[in-house]
Amino acid sequence: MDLTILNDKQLEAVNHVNGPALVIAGAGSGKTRVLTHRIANLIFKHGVSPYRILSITFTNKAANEMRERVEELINNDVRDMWIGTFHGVCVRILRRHIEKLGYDRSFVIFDADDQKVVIKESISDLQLNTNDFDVNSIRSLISQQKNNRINPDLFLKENSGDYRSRKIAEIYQLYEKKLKKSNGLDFDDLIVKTIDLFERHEDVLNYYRQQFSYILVDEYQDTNRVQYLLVKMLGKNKSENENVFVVGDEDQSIYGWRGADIRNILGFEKDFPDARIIKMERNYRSSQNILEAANKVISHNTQRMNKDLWTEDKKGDKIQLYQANSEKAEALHIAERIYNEKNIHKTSYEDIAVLVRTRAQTRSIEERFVMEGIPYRIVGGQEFYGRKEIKDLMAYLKLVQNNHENYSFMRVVNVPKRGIGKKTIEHLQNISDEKGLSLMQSVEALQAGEISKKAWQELGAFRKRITDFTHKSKEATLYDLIEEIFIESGYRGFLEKDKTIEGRARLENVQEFFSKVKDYEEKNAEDSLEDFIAHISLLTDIEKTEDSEGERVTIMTVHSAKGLEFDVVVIAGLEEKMFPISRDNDEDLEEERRLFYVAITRAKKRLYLTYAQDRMIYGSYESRKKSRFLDELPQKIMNANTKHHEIGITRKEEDVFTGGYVTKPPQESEKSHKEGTGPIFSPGERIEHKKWGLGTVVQVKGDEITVAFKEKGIKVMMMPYAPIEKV
DNA sequence: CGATACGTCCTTTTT
DNA sequence: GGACGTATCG
Repeated sequence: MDLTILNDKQLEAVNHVNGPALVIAGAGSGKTRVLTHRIANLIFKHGVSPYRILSITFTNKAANEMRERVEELINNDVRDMWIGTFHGVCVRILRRHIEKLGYDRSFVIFDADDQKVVIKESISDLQLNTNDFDVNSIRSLISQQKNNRINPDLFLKENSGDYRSRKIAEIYQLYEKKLKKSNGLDFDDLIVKTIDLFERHEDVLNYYRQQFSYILVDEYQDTNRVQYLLVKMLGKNKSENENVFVVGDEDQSIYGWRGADIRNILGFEKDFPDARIIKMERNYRSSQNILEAANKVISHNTQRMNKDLWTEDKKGDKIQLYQANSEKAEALHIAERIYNEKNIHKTSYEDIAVLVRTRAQTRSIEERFVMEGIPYRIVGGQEFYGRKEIKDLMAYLKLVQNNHENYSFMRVVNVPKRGIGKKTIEHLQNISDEKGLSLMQSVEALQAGEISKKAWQELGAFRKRITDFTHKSKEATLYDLIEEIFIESGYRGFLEKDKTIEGRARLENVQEFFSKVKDYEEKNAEDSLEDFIAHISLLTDIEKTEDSEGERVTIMTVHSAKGLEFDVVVIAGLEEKMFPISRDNDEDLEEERRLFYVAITRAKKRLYLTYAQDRMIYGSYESRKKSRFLDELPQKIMNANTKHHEIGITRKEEDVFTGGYVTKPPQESEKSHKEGTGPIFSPGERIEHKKWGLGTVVQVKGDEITVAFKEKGIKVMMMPYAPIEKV
């Protein structure tokens, strides 16, 4: 292990062994390196067994990378090390002990969509109206309560004053009951139940307290109250050392709305008075100009420790600011920038990111990229696992794993259509309510004649199939099981029948899913069906986005970009009410500013900022003001312009087809080629013009060829006469 | 029972 | 502008 590559601060952190420590790791200061080296150091130099190390990361991906890097450093496997997200680690603990809390160890995880279904059902069970009780806000309210360890009873006690709160308490109560009945835990429960477990069963707590001699927590600024409690339970007041080593950056705390409490990091010294504090301020990522911008912006915040990033890197390019007329013009400008990056700076697409504040902004950018043929990927969004066909298959899996899981039952009992309709389901639910049975058990209890003959037959067959799958799941491999479900459930036939483009895409998605399953199986041979399901549930957006092969520009929210870095970053939509999105109070504004800070510090070499004067909001145009954050940037390192087309494309309207290059070949161009005598050109091809230099074919129509030249803009020529050649 | 036709509401950010 | 849910018909 080579420690000479570390700077003084990093070395101090790596060599820290016993006692609590807080590492303030500024953006790009080599935090991951410190974490991996410290773990390697503990194992290698201090003989700590990997099994005694608990390392908590923000994503599973980060966990995997960390494990791999440690293994490289010490040239040994660290399979026994506990490493994962808070949620992942808690699942692992709960799988072992949750029976002590009256759950079955095969519990299922309810994601946000699942939660909504349950909440909706609860609202209607209570004869309430979803107009008065918004599902989304109730979901986040429940989440908030859980993160503060407020159960329904306590919530009621604290809010019994008004009618509305009492009703919400009832919904919360019913929601909990339903979850428990389905043997389900939501995301927050994973942490909360682990704490409950530790509280009620001291022996279990002591077991883990003893096991985890060394605890590391990454992204500590984004821990919420219960996560904080968990860390304290495991790491505080130990007979041996309180070896809690947390790494974070208060300036990058961006999850306050999710319950993350910046005070956890700001107050670490209070919790651990003899903690060692190490500040890492040297940045290895960005140019001086970018850092200066970041420092200046964040200095407007009050909720922070004093910290200034510095670098030995060169000044670098100025920051480019662009004011567009509309979100469409903004998107066009971004496309042009990317065109330039690609062609002038030779930047690879994968080194470019477009960051936005809200998901809705991705649409116009995506549209323009499609038009210009710029390859991209959107993180999150309608991601892979959110697609209907994948969710359906997952629901089948969940139902196979646990036949009594009612929500999965409801989801797939009539998918593909089997003539089991609303009436039948209602009837089943009545039986279920009366006799306290699961829906699957209610099918068994059903008497012939109670429902239509067809539904009766189909339900019987459905039940048999699911139980057969369950038997099969005990011996077959995951892949074989899922394949059998796909075929035998009739889902494959159903998809194959659909000859539309969407139908085909669905089938392809399922194929993709199968290859992911295979992949998972190879990597996690010992894992069970429930491990697989939990694994999928706990993936983050970044992880869920297909790592599509090939070079692509990444479009994503700033939140998703946390922890990543790119040569070139575009931040779009820098307008009031967008970024910052709200300014209800100073605290919110500071979090918005931190978010902007995170966005800026993703960039290594070049940073482009854009905003629009008018933006389409809910279908009509609204006039916008530029973001106050722009005024907080040091003007001397900025390069602002409003009308600017470096690649020399001339055009009047922003919506006119322009600019980029690789476009989809129009059908008719094929024909014209055959008739021509000269060389055949097709859109996307690079050509050279005798006089105008390099360009890219945009469109071919009859004898007319449209070419975008680097210097001269768009030109239309007659193919047989133009002095052009393929490059 | 399922397919189509309109009205509603929406946008923070996600483990 | 469009996703999603309810109303209405075949």
